[in-house]
Amino acid sequence: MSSPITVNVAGSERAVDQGTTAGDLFADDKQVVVARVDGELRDLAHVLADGDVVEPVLVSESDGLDVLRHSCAHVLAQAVQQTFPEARLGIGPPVRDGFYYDFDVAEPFTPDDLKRLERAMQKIINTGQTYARREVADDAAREELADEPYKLELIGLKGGSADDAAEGASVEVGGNQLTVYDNLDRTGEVVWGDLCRGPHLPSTKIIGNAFKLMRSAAAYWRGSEKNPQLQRIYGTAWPSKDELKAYLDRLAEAEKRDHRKLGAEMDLYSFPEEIGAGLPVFHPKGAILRRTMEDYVWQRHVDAGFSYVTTPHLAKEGLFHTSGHLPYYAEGMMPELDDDGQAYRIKAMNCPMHNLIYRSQQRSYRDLPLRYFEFGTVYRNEKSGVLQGLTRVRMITQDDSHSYVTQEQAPGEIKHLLDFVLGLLRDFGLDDFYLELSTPDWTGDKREKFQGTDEQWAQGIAVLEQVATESGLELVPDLGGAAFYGPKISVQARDAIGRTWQMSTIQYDFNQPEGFELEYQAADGSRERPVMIHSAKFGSIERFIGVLVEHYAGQFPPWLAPVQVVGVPVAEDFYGYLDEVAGRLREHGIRVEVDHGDDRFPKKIRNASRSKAPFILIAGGEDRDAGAVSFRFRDGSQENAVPVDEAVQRIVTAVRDRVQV
RNA sequence: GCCGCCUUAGCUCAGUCGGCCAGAGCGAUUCACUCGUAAUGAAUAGGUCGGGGGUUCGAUUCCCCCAGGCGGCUCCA
Repeated sequence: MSSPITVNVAGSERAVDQGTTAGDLFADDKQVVVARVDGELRDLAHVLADGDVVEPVLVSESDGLDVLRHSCAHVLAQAVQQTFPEARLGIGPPVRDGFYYDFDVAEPFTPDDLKRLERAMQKIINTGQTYARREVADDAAREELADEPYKLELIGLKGGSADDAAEGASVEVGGNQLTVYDNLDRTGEVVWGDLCRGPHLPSTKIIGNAFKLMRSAAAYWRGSEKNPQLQRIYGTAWPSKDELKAYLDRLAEAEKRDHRKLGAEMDLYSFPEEIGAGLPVFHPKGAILRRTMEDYVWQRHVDAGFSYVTTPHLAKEGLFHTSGHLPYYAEGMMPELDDDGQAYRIKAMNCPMHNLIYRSQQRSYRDLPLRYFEFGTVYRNEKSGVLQGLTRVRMITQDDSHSYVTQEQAPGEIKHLLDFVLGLLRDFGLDDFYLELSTPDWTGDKREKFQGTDEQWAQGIAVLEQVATESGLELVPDLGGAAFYGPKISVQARDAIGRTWQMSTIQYDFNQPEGFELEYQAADGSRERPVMIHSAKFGSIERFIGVLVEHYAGQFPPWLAPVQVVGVPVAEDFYGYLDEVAGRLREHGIRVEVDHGDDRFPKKIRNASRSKAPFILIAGGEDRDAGAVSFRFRDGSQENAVPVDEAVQRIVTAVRDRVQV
C-alpha cells in the first residue's frame, strides 16, 4: 500500500494515492484533454508528485485546442507515412484555427491525395490510438530517427531557443529532454512514433470527425528560402463537428465578401492584364467611392493642421541615396529609368520629396510642428508571387503625412497622430483596434539594416511605447518589423467578421533629417535637427477600399455607396414622377439612378436589391396621388407612402451623418 | 523569387480520352408585355478555347516557353 500524497487540484488540496495520474483526477469530464501541472502542460497520463498544483485544461480553451490540433497533425503524419512510406517528416505545429505538417516527398500532394489521406486519418482516429510519452537520450534518438534527416537536424538544435530553429519547431524539441510519442493501438502495440515534446490527447477518438484537410502548398524548411521546399498540408480540427462546420461557414462567408469578387460584381475596379499585375483601374463606381473617401480624408487632414502638398512620381536616383532607401531597398523599387545617362527612379515613398519642401526655406522653431500630407502614389516592385487583389498591389496611394517636430514635441505629435488616425478609422466604420510596436531585430547580420545609433533607437522606441501604452489599447510587440530609419506603431483593425488588417502606421524617424541635413533655428539661435514622424492613415487607399468592401460585404453606408438611391417605377407611367423625385435628390448631391429599363417590376426590385444600394425608392399610382414615395431597405423591409419632402430629408440626413442603414 | 493548381462568350461554368458548325445559364441587343416589392416570353448577336512555339495528316485538347489568376512559402521601407 503506497502512502498518500497531497496535490492541489484547481485550487483545493486533495490527498491521493501515489501513482495517481492527472487524468485520474478529471476522469469524469470528457472535456478535459490535458492538465497544467505546476504551470506546465502535461499529458493526462502524467504521474503526479507530492505538492503538484494541477489544473484541468479543456479542449475548448486555447491550450486545449492547440493540443487537439497538434495531435491531429500527428495523425496526419502517420497517415502520410502509411500512404507514402518514403515521406520524411518536417514539423507539425498547431496554428490559428488548425495545424499543418511539413513533409519531404518526391511528388507534391494532389487534391486526390488529400482525400485519401483524410480517409486514412479517419481510420486511425476511429481505432482509438493512444499517445505514449517516452523519454529518450540524444544518442538513442539519433539512432531511432536515422531515417528522418529533418528530425535529426532539430535534435542538433535542441537546447537553444527552438523557435530560432523554425517557427513551430518548439512543439517538436522544446526543452532539454527529448521525447518520442508512440501511437499505440488497442492491443498496446506501437504503430507509429514521432519525435515530439507533447503533450497529446489521451486518445485519437477525441478528434472524432471534426477535422478536415484544407490544402497543400510548398514551404521552405525552417522558413528560409535558402533551404529546400517541403510539402505542407494544412488542416483544421475542432472540439465538435458543429464547431468545424461553423468554421467552414466562416470561411465561406469570408469568400462571399472577397473584394476581388465583389469588386467585379459591383463594377468598382479591375486589374487589366494588359496594364500589368498588381495595377488596378477604378471604374466610375469605384472611383466615386475612392473620391468620396479622399475628399473626406483631405478635409480631416486640413482640419487637423496638415498642409496639403503634391510631389512628382519620379526623381533622380540620388534623392533616394540621400534618403537612405537606396541601396537598402533597391530590390523593392522599380528598376531605374535612364534619361541620357541620368538615372531616375519611380518613387516608392514620398518622404524624400517632403523633406525637400521642408528644406526649401530656413525653418524656425516657431514653424514647428510642420505637417505636410499628400495622396502620394508610389510604386513598388513586389515579387510576382505576393500580389493579391487590392491588398497587395504595385501601385499604392498613401494618405501620407510627415510631421517635423522638435524632440520635445515628438510625444505630443505622436499622440495627436494616433488620436487622429483612430478617429478617422472610426468614421469609416472600423472601431476595434490593437496596436503593434515594431522594433529592430539586432541579431545576426540584421544590425546593419537598421541605421542610427542605439541611443536614437532607444529614444524613438521609448516615445512610441509611451504613447501607445497611454492610449489604453492592447499593444503587441513586433520584433524586427521596424523600418530601417526608425521604429513604428501600426494600428491593426478588426473587421466585421473578426479578421485583422494592418492599417495606419506612425513611424519615428531620426535618420532622414540627418541625411537631408534638415534644421530649424531654436529660440537660443542655435541650429537644431528636427525629428520627422511619418504617418499613413489608411496605409494605402487601394488596400483600404478592399478592406472596406469586405468589412461591409459591399453594403456601404449611404455616404460611401457609389449609388445611394435606386429609383424603381412600378410601371412606365411613373418614370416622370420618379425622375422628378430623383432630381430633387440630385440637388442635394445624392447619387441616384432611376431604372428606365423594360424589365418587369419584380425584376427591377431584384436588380436594385442586388446592387446593394442603401435606399430603393419606389413610386406607383398610390404614391404619385399622395405626393409620396415608398422605401425598400436592404433587409427587405419597406415603408410606403412617405411624403417626398420627408423622403429626401431622410436620405440627405443619412448621408450627411455618415450612418449605416 | 520558389512550389502546386488554374485560364473556354462581358460573367459563372460545361465540354473535347487529338477529328464533323465549341455548348448552357446569367448579362447584352431587339420585339411583344407596362406589371405594387428578389427572375415575363421570344428572337438575335457574342468565342483564333490567355499569348507564342513545338509534336501531329489534324491541337481548345499532348509537350515547352511566356503572361495573368488562385493557394501557400519567402518578402513587405
